[in-house]
Amino acid sequence: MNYNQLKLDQQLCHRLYIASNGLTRAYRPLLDALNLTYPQYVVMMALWEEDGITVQRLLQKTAVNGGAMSLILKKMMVKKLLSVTPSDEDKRKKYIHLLPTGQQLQAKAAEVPAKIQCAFPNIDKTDLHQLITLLDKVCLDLDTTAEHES
Amino acid sequence: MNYNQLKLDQQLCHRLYIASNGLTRAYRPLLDALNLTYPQYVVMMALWEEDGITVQRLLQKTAVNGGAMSLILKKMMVKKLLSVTPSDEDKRKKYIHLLPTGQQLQAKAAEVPAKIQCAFPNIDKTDLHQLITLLDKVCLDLDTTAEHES
DNA sequence: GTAAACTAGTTTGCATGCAAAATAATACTA
DNA sequence: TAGTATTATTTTGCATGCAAACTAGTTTAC
Repeated sequence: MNYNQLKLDQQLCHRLYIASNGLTRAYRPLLDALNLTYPQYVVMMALWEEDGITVQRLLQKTAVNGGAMSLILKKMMVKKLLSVTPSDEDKRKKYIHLLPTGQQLQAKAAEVPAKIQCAFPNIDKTDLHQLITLLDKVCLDLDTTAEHES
Repeated sequence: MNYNQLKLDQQLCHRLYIASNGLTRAYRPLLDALNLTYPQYVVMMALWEEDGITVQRLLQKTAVNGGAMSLILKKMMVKKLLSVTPSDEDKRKKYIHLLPTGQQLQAKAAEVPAKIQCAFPNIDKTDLHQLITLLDKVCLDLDTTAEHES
C-alpha cells in the first residue's frame, strides 16, 4: 500500500499548523516590546475595538479558549491593562473594561501590523485577500461541524 | 484615532489561529480512536513516509518543537509505536524506527483524511490547492525571516 | 594535540489549547 | 414555588509550543 493520502505535504492541517505557529512566533519579538503574549494581544485588539464587553463576548470575538481566558484575564488585570467587574443585573456575567494603561498601549501597538507585513515580502495584497477569504471558508465549515455536535 | 490596521477581522494571524486550532480540534475525535494526539499523528505520518530517521530529520519533516518532541517520543515509545536507538558512528544522533504496532496503525489511519474532508463541504479541490499554495508562500517568508535572525 | 566552536538532543519554566467537571446564578416548568 | 434545566465563568489535568539553559559528543583551528 502506498497510502498517498497520508503524505505530510498533502495535509492542509499541517500547512496551517506550520504557518500559524510560525506567524505567532514572528509576532513574539514585536509583542515582547509591548509586554504582551500573542493571545493577550488578541484580547487587547478585541477591547480596543469594543470596550466594556462581557467575558462571553470576548471569547466570541477572540476565539481564545475559555479556560485559558480566565488565566489570561487575571494576568492582564495584574498588569493594570483591564478591569473585570461583575454585572449587577446578572451576577454570573462579568464586564471587561480597559484601564488607562491598556488604552495607551494602542498607540504603540499600532506599529505592529506594518512591521509584521515587512516580514512577508512574498505575500502581496491579493494573496492576503485570497488567503483570508479561503480561511474564512474553512472557519465556516468548522462552525457548521461544531454545531452538529452540540 | 481609528487604528483600522488593528481590527481583528483584518489580521491574517487571527484567521490562521482560528483555522489551525479549529482544524486540529476537528481531528481530535478521529485521532482519539487511534489513541494519538495531533502532533503524534504528524510524527506517525512522517515515519510512515520515511522510517529509521534521526530526531533532527523528524523535527525538520514535522516542524514539531524540539523540546516537545522529546516528550512526544517518550510517550510513543511507551505505547510501543516506535523505538529510539542511539547511532554507533555519532553517539549524539538517535534513530527512530517504527515498531510493528506503529506500522499496523497506518491501515486504520488511512481512513482519517477522507473523514476529515467530509467535515469541509465548502472546500473544493481548487480551494484546497490554492490554500496550500498560499500557505507555502507564508511558510517561505517565515523561513527567510528566521534565517536572518540566526 | 588541545581548547574553542559546533551539533544533536534533553530539560526547564512559563503560557496557552482543550475537554470535562465544578460553581454559581438565572430561567423555566410542572 | 420547589425542582430542573440552562447559562456564565472558573478550575483541573493533561499535552503541547517556545525560548533558553544544559549535557554530551564531535569537529575545527591554531
